[in-house]
Amino acid sequence: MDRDTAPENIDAFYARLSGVETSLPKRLRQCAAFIVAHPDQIAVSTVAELSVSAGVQPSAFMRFCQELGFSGFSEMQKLFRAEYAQKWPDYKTRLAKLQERGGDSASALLGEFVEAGRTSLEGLMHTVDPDVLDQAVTALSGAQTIHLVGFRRAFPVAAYLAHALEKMSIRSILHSGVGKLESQHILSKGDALIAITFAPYSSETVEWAGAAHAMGIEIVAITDEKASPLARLNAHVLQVSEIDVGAFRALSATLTLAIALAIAVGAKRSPAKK
Amino acid sequence: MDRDTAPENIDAFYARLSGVETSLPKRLRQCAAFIVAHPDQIAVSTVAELSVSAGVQPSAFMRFCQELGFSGFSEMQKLFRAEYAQKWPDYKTRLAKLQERGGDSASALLGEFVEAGRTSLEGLMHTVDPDVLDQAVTALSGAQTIHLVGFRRAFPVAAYLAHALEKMSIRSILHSGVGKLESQHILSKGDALIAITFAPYSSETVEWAGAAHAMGIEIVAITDEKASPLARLNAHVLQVSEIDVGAFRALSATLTLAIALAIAVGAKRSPAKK
DNA sequence: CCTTAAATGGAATGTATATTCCATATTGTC
DNA sequence: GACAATATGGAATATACATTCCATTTAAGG
Repeated sequence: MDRDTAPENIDAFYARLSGVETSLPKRLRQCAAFIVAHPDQIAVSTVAELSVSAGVQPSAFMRFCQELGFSGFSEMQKLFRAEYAQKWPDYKTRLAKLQERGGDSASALLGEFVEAGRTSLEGLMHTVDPDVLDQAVTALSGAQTIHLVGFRRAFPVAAYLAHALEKMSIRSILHSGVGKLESQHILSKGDALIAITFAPYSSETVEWAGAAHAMGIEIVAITDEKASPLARLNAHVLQVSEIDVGAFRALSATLTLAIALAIAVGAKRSPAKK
Repeated sequence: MDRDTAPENIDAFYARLSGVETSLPKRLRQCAAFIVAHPDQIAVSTVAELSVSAGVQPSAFMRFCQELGFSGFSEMQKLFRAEYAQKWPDYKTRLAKLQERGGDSASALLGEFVEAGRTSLEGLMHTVDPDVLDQAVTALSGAQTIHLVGFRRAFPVAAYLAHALEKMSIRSILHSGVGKLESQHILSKGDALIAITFAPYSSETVEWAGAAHAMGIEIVAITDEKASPLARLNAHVLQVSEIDVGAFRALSATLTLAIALAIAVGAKRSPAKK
């Protein structure tokens, strides 16, 4: 279309990009993909750097820029540099402004949750005992099958663990409670259980843990208090405390703990890979 | 002091700066003042540009850089570029190092994820457009029923939204894909759809969005790229970029956005409560 | 007020980086 | 399978930029 007039701002750029993307040759599409995936790099990198990262030749990158209507890379970079300078009056000041403006604007709320999340994450390093974490990883990496149990607010965490473990080809079962079809009889010796639960503790989760304990199955608990009912079952207790915003709690810290746990297990199982 | 060894990171830079600032001649102090006031400009500007803005000659700026221990401006700029780029480029290499070092890798890994999460959260304030967020909240709070669609890695987010909305008695349906029993016929006019999807985009999610768009249903997209396929469907696009650690990405930022969105909708529906 | 040292501005130089060019490879078409 | 058109890689060139140099000005000390 208008291959001779350059986009004037980032949005126009993306608009044009998605317009031509399909009709682009292989290498140029690689460039497009790279930019979409790493838009932050453009402002602070050279053509040479970007082209290695994207796996193409510098000249290909140049052709890409020109295909999009720019005179060359430099002109395109200008766009990203402007964008960059704009968004940097950094988030601290933005947060401050938001909170002044107070109000229940959605982004003020978002700001609060961001702050809460950041603080919770920091706290994670304190509440999780490194030794217990190591033990948990060891216990899990020796397991035949890892059972995942978590309901209500804890369910997303269990679901995420299921996804992560599956990606690493680690045998795991997400007990979703759908149709009440599954039961604790599925547990067998040599398995392990990850139970995620927060106060007030759902009875189902506690039951699962009880059943597992009875069979001598290793239990890893992700929970919000040291004194959770799972502590009595010789579980490896990983404690997370999320800061709440109003009546609600986010899950950032819990999910972060979960992914770290999953990957540590994956790494331990196949140190060679990855 | 050590005028011949360059600061290795931004913090060291500022430390040295405040150390020598008072003993600096007039022009060089101007440079210092400018940098403190506009740190965001350094990464994306040339010496010439900066020196005009600071009201000094390029050569003065050079002397300033050297006074601080750098070989020149370029070396100093590297620091500022790294500061920005550092966050997003590869955690892969850092992870690799961690695995070599072995040791207490589980908690070191956790540390990595905590850092990645905190940075991603900070990024959230940049990538989410406040106006779009407001529009999204408005669109959702007017809806009869909110449909939640997200698969694979996005599923936990959808599940979490379902939980949060349910808690606030907002009618919503989590389309889990269980048994392939649900279909897009359940959509009806006046509903809204929250679609969560990350590259590579699952075709199912895109189908749902397509169906919704065809019916004139409002779509809110939580996604990781501006140029996602949902952008073409008039969706309110909320962009999140999570930093990846190895082959995996955490979900801290995405979940934080989700909860903020949910609660903002809840607040808008019943301003009294909250 | 003179002398000396430090600081400054602006032009000259060198270098990193963008950009172009062309030979070669790849793809599509008859 | 041969031909044309398009795409690609890599080296050659141009340009923008950082850096240095030096003559001139300003400040400091006696």
